[in-house]
Amino acid sequence: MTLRLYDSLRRSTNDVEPLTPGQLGLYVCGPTVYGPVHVGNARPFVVAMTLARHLRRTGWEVRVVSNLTDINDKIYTAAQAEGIESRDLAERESARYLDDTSRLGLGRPDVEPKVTESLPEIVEMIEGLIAGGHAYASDGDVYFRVADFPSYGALSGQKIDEMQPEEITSKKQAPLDFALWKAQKPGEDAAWESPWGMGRPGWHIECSAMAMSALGEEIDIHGGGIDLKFPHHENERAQSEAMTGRPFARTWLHNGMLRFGGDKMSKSLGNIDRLSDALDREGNETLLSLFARAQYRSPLDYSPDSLEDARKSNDRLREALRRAARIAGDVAPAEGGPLATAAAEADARFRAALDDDFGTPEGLAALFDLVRVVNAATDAGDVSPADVAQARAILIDCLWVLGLDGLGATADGPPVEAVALMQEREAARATKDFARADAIRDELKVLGWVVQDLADGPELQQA
RNA sequence: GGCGACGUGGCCGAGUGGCUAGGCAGCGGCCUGCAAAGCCGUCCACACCAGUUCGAUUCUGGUCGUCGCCUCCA
Repeated sequence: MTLRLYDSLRRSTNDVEPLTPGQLGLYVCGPTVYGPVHVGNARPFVVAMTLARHLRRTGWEVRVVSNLTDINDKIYTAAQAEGIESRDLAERESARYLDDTSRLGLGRPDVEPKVTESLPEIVEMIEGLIAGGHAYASDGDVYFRVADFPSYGALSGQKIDEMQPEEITSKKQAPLDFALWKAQKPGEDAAWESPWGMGRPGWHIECSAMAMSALGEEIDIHGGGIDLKFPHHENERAQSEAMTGRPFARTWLHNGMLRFGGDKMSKSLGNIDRLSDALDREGNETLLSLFARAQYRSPLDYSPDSLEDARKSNDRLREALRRAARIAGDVAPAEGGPLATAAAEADARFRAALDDDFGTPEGLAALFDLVRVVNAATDAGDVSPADVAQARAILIDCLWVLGLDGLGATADGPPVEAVALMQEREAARATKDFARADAIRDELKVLGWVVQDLADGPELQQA
């Protein structure tokens, strides 16, 4: 099966043709670490990490690179507001970002460069652009000459003559030229040496330099939020391709925005839910389920209702896996049975869906269809444990791609006192002492357990 | 104003020129001392108006509306 992805530059879905057969490099723009990230900031991270899981599972060798922008105007501002060094604030927020995203349970990108650790590459690239005549130094700043890059605007669809300048400054030769290097300003407590004096890199050059440093001059896939398409990715593309004379990214991958209360979740609007708060409150599996339920390019409604839907649909998966585990017991999985066959077909549908522009909703639909088949078979009773075990194993394997394999985790067994109460309840039910049986249900609830009367006897579940 | 995306059933959210998305919620049934879980059945769709077509929710044009970008932004 061929991997197909929508490319924002070509505005169409295309077969992905890797630079090196069997290998894919994926660069995704990370956050500016000036404060806690919100749930919307997590979407590109989740898309990149789950896409990488799918690709690895289907035989690709993948290298994921995601940067941390730890030099930025906002960091100076935030640090001043707190009365601390900007470097300290950036380090603190970088650590917090790593902690928050790690809690999603998807692992880490292979490389996570920081701007503060990438100054040599950045300066080198700026020097190269100046040497090639694509950029010019001006009173401590360095600017990229936009007029020098004819296809500027192709990615974002902007027309040069209708665009407003990014920043008005007399140091520029043309209004649209953007900064590659900015001279240190009064009050900025962090600056680096350069051929143009003390200063810091501009916002866009850092990503080009770090991406090229980690993945080479041409990269397979460049991802990020669609709000970065202009000017950030437009400028990245311009400076990178001006530098190398080659295409920068073979596929530009843009994820849609999270909507919260009808608008894009953003710090400036104030309609945010911090990722750490959401993880505390909802748990990682609910958030990952919510992300997987929508196609990555679509805007995604983030609301109490959609979170509840995500949580309850996870409950359905968890319950099915629990029922399957109960029947499978310790029996080793075996192929060839009817459920194993159905699971293999669901897996094929799952892989095909994800190969087609990472269609996680269709992939999930395949898994839910499998759940219904497995539930129906176990209800009917004529299933072999090995067959159920195989279907369960495949289901968990697919869920792993989305970070939802934890739904199949077998919880610790109930404590002896709960088991004793359950047995006492069985005795009471046998003598039709239902008042006592119901009372025991309440006692179990206090202990944190719920009893379910299944066809082959009662079972305790954590409440 | 310019550029782009989108308007799907109670809600979320896929997809397709004619063939079941899926989840959540609702209703009926089975099972059940109760409850839970599960299974079966079922109701509710493709913003509006034209056009192309044997046939459009799916293509084209228009209208209305929503969102994103054009400024820091995942």
